[in-house]
Amino acid sequence: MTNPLQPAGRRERKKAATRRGIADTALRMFRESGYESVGIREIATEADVAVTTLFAHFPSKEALVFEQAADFETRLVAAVADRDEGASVVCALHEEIRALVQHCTTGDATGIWTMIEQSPELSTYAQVLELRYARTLAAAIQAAPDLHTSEVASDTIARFAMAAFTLARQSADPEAALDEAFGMIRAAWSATQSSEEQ
Amino acid sequence: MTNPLQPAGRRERKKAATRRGIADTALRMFRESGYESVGIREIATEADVAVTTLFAHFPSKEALVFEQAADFETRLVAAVADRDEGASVVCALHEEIRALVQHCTTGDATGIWTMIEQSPELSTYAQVLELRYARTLAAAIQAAPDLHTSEVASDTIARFAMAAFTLARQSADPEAALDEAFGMIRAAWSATQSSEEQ
DNA sequence: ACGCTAACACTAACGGTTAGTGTTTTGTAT
DNA sequence: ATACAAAACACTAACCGTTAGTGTTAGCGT
Repeated sequence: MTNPLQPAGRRERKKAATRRGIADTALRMFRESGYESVGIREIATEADVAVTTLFAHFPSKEALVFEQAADFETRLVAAVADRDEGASVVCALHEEIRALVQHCTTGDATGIWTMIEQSPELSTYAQVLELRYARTLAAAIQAAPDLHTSEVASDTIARFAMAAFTLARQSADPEAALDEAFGMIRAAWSATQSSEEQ
Repeated sequence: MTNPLQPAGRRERKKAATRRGIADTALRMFRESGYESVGIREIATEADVAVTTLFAHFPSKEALVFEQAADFETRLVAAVADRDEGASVVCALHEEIRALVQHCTTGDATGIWTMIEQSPELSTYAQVLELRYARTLAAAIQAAPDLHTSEVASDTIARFAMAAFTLARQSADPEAALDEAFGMIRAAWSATQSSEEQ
């Protein structure tokens, strides 16, 4: 009955089940009635947990919506760190972000993103995540052993890449928008590489 | 007694006075005790207004801190729209943002920005403003009569410029950081201009 | 079997924000 | 001058997300 691939302990399984129950309930209620008109207390009641339990699993109401995007950060960092030898960082990012945008603009993730864009609170939270990921990405770029990039340059490229993701996601033609933005990123990156010293 | 340069009506003068009174009181209290430990009700009491009056003048607690940066948006747009004939948008932005960074990192504005960076709430709000300004700036760039820039390109450059401002402001050597970032921006901009059609 | 710890529940509150409902002030048209 | 409409302001009470404090239960290692 229980999935044997899950962590062994009954305790952790129950914890994960509670977590999933909360997230699923919340998302369902958000879809039914809209994000803003569903209160935390209602979600907790519906999911049959205490409000404090909900906040033990999720840091905020907004985080309930972004539960699914948990691997976003990991994938970005991996794209930079594990890219093929000799492959450009920009190319690796371009491909990875193309896949991420595609994932967001097709399938059942679409509904969630329209919900996010309709709520100021969620949009703000998305922005906060964007900056957080940009910081992580910048660190990953600077940590790449085959590159010697200044802090400003890596910060800038990372922010640029995240902005490209967001712009493409919001665009009518995501593929084209992303390619155009990455054309600019490539140029900006070249400028830092050619003016390298030492 | 009253400043004759202010708007004529007694009503508007009183309104402006109330507004300034609230903002000044709030900023003083924030400086004395820290942003987070001063409550809205305390500010209202100290400024001798009702809480609802406070929120009639400012949309949120955070907005009290950013009262002084009201002309930021205007200056950015003006830098693009009113630049010398034939001058590059990037150069105009570079100069204007250099001045803005200098204003933030010297003088009495310094204390406010350290306060902002110490408070997650204020940092988030600053981010929201950054994006708002980037949007306005993008519209200004696209509206420039002597340019024909795609929506993606202007959005990207605008975001890039705002990111440069933030990065420079946070940097140990703001001037150098800004110049480095704008080197990249210039390259990105050139890429869009050279691949122009029609 | 026993104790330790983590997960969860419950109540109550805090702090920003808003709705509802007047009251006073000010500009304007009579 | 006077009356009227609108804007500014006040007050109460609440809403909503979030947290602290305090127990209670259930699983894990010994």
